[in-house]
Amino acid sequence: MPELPEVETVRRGLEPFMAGARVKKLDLRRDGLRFPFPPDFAARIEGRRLTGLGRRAKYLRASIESGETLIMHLGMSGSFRVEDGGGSATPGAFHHERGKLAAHDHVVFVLDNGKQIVFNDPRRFGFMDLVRSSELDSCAHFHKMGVEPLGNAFDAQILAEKFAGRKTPLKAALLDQSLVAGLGNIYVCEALHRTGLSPRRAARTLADRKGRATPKAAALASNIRDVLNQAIASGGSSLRDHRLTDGSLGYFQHNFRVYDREGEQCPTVKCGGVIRRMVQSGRSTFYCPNCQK
DNA sequence: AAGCGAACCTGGCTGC
DNA sequence: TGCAGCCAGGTTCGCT
Repeated sequence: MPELPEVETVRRGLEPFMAGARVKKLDLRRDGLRFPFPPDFAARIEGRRLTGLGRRAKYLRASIESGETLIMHLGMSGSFRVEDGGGSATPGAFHHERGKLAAHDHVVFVLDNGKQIVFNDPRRFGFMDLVRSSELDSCAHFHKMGVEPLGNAFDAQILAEKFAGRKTPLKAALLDQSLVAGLGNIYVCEALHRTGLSPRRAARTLADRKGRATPKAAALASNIRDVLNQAIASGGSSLRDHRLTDGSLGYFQHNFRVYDREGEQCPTVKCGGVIRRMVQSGRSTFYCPNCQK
C-alpha cells in the first residue's frame, strides 16, 4: 500500500492520540508479522509513555520514554485505525472483551487516554521493531537509507550525485531506497510523467560531464516534491488498502496522470499520446511514450 | 558492484 | 458458482 504520502497521512492521524500517551497494554495477536516481534516486545513498551511520532521514508518511528524507539512499517497492506478503547479505567476492560477486532488485526495498543490503536495487515509484509533511540539512524533499517525527498537536503544536485554513473533505468533508480527514500511505484511513475522523462532512460543522464545537475534533474526534483506534497494534502492514494486512521479514504488516486491508466489519453496538453504499461524489474510502469523521452 | 528475478502472504478481480 | 491465473502501494535475499 503505502508510499511516503500514505505513511505521512497515517502519522498525522496517529500523532494526536499516540504522542504523550502511555501504553497500558500492547496486545500481540500473533508471534510476528513479516519478522518475529523483538524479544520481550510487549514488556518493553507496556507501562511506558510515547513521547513522539515521527517518520523517515516509509517508516513510522515512535519514541518511548525508556530511550527506545518503536519502528513500524506498513508493508503493502498495513493500516492503523483509532478506536475508543475500554472507555473506563476499569482493569481488564480491554478491546477483546468488546468484540471489535476484525480479521488480520494483529497488534493493539491500549492507551491511557481511552483510545486504542489497531494495526491491521492482511498480507503481513509489515513489521515492528525496537531499537535504542541513540542508535536509530545507524541501525539496520536506516543506515543505508537515502535522502528524504521532502527534507532540506533534497535538491537537483544531490539527485545528480546519487545518479551519476548509473546505467540503471530512472524508474529503478528512483525506487532504490538507498538513493532516494520514500518513493514507490505510483509516485515514481507520476513524477517521471510530469517531468517528461522516460522511465527507461539511464539514471546517469541527469548529470552532465562534470557531475552537475541537468535542467531535467532540477525539474524532476521539483516534481517529486510537488507530487508528494499534493498527495499528502489529499490524504494519500487509496487503491485498495490505504485508509486514514479515522477509516476514511485518501483521494489522490483521482489525480493520477498515468498510474493504472493504461489505454487512456495522455493528460499532457497537446500531447495526444496514449498511456502504456510495461514491466520493469518486475513492477508495472505506466508512461506516455509520446511525451516522456 | 550492480542489476535482475524470486520470495514473502492474502485477497480481489478476470476469464473460462 | 467454481476455480485457475494474474495482479497489487514494499523489502530482502540470492544468483548472475
